[in-house]
Amino acid sequence: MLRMTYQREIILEELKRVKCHPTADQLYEMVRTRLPRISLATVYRNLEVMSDAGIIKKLEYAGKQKRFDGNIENHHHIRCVKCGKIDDVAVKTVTEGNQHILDAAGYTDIRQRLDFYGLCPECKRREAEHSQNGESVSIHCACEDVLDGMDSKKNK
Amino acid sequence: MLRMTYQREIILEELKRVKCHPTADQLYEMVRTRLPRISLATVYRNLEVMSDAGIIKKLEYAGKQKRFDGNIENHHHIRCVKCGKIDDVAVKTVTEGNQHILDAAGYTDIRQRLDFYGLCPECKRREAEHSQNGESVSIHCACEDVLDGMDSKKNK
DNA sequence: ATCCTTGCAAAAAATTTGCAGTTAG
DNA sequence: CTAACTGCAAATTTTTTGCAAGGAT
Repeated sequence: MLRMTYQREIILEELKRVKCHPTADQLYEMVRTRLPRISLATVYRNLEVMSDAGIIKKLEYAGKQKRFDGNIENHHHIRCVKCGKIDDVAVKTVTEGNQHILDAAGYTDIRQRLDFYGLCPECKRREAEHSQNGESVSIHCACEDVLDGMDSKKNK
Repeated sequence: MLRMTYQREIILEELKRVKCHPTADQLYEMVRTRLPRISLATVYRNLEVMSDAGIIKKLEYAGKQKRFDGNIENHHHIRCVKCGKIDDVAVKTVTEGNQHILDAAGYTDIRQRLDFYGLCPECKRREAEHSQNGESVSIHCACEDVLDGMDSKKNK
């Protein structure tokens, strides 16, 4: 069960305080001004458990560093391909006609990507089979015939 | 200018050969069966230059590891939240009405995210200012008043 | 010839983990 | 009490880089 520790509280406060989407280490620096003895690992751990719990959102598309969002309402983002900045976007439904909203935000050279998330048939089946625990599933790819056994790292 | 080396050719061939979206190290293993002496660094470098050149696509939303796509036609993806598998999706325009396409693919518990990419006003301005070279821009965030000077790593 | 590219090894960057001590419920 | 949590340090994982040698145009 999730405890509300002082560290967790401050991390959450700091994340919700800003309108941007900080990385774990930016958040660490922000939190550190209030909790000088906190460790980066604690920030990572808390961001993880809080996003698992649905209290915050993990933005996993940043490439190298994940970014985190204290705003869990359904909303979209625009990211600068050059500097990596992520802004919120007031688009509700997606059509080509929403272009002007992005233009208004001053962004140019706009491309978009729609991604879906879900549980694939294989994982659903496996979940049903051993429904007891939350054991993690190894990457199971449609091309596993090609990739099978050639993963350089063991499945944990 | 982009040279077509043997390594580059094989990497491209292997990436285009599979319908899935391998990580750099999966691709490394695939390529290694044909070029046993190739190095992982070469794979990384080639994936980078080729996606910069628009020959392939980088899927940056995977969280830890980037995935690469040999199919550069405009298309969307669905990713299993559990195993990380990424499949292609035959959705052209986005509406809530497309749900049945995803249902048909066997995915459940479907969520979606739309992300935009573009050049933010600040980067555009800076590009105009020193338009000579492709110098990289440091992260410039709307909340820079908050984050300023507290980035634990120097801007390269 | 030039300069892009390679393999190797080492470094850097990002994240996770083991552990012993601490704390919220 | 005790299971969840913390700080610290070390380990992993993922990606990048320096460099001398090689190769494409």
